[in-house]
Amino acid sequence: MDASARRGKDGASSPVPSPVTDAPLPSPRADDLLAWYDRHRRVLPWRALPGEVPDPYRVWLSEVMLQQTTIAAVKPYFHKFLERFPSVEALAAAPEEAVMAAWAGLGYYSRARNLHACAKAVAAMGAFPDTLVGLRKLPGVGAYTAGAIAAIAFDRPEAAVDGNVERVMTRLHAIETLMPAARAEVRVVTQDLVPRDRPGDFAQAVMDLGATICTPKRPACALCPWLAPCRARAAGTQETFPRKLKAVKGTLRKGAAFVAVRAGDEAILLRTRPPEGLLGAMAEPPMSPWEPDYDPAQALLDAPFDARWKRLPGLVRHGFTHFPLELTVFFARVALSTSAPTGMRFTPKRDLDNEPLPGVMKKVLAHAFDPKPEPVKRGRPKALRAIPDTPLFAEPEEEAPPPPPSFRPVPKPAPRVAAPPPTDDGEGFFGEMEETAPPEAPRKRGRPKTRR
DNA sequence: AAACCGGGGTG
DNA sequence: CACCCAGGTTT
Repeated sequence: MDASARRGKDGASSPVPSPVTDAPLPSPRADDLLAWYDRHRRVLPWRALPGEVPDPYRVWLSEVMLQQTTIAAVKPYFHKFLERFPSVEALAAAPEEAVMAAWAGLGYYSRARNLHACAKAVAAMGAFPDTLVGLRKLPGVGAYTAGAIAAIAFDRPEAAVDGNVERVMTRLHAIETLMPAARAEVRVVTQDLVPRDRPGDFAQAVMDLGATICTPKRPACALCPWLAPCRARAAGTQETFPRKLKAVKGTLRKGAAFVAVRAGDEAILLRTRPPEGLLGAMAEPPMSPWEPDYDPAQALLDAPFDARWKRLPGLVRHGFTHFPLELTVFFARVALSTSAPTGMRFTPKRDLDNEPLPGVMKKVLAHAFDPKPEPVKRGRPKALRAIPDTPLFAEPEEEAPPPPPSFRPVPKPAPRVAAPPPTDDGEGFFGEMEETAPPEAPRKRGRPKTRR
């Protein structure tokens, strides 16, 4: 539909314009990608060589298999299928057991049944449908696969948007919209780039780019044919796209933490966690147990001793791999003569960096000295179950924005603050960590992973 | 809208 | 070894 020469738009997607991303960039051109593809295309068993006519059966078969795994895993199965079922008619005529047997080991066995059903439908029709709409009706063929077959096998100017394409396009246009909501936007920008003359090559080129250059981690931007027009790259944020809510799973647990500071030497009351289990043997301020229905109003029952505990505004949130946590922080200044309860100790502030404090506990201490009230929730309440207002973004890994000018309990060099980009709701980001000085991000020499 | 499927890759 | 990945179907 649309010509390939169009303004790369990023319109309403960046709520906070950055001076960096606003720099004028050239528009991406399909031709640049295609020229790269002509030189660097991967040779794949189901891919037609230049000049060859693509075989819809092979295209469909490979796309269905690739829905679930990597090229390396698919190759032997693809060959096995071609050998046993050389055509869609042969596949349709085969007994179900034979199809399942050939598929065994690939996983997602309902797909094998859909595959077989699809083959029967196609055989009954006499041929594969050659339009997006026709293809979409086949069992096991969703929006992506229909677009891929239409473009690759039938030269229709359709966009095939899979995970690779989403990554490439959200980076290219610096699309801030969170996945999966950004899909519609990605479809539009992709469709706008599809060239009339080589839609199939374009679809495969974007996939190759996503698999070999524009990889999830450490993309090889220097080698990218779309380096110049890439808005994310221009801002140095390429690894943070596509933006997505990190699904926090598990049931929300709550608790209360007690930060006692001794007047005079400013020492903080700490204890050591049990040697086994979560955060085993790590240090923490005394706190309540963490429970789904913990009531902060009753928290003082869990305090280490009587004091003038003050409940601080806001919460400290932390996401463990298996559950999210919300801690209410209580703060008290106590007399210098106060002695630590059994099993606990007062650690002077300057010695805090000798304490094995996990990230979540550092958040608690930071919060105690610099409480941040809960941000008022507004905008679209994108409610996720347990911890609805905790949008965590995939770790940006680049330059650290200036740390908040707050008092830091544990001074240590070079605080790395991973600041998520602003969302449309003014959702905050709490837990300014600080002194996380653990091993710097592992700089592994990585070769791009070859997925799809 | 979200759970599910199930093997592979990653840290 | 726990976690994430990614399409399509199902609930």
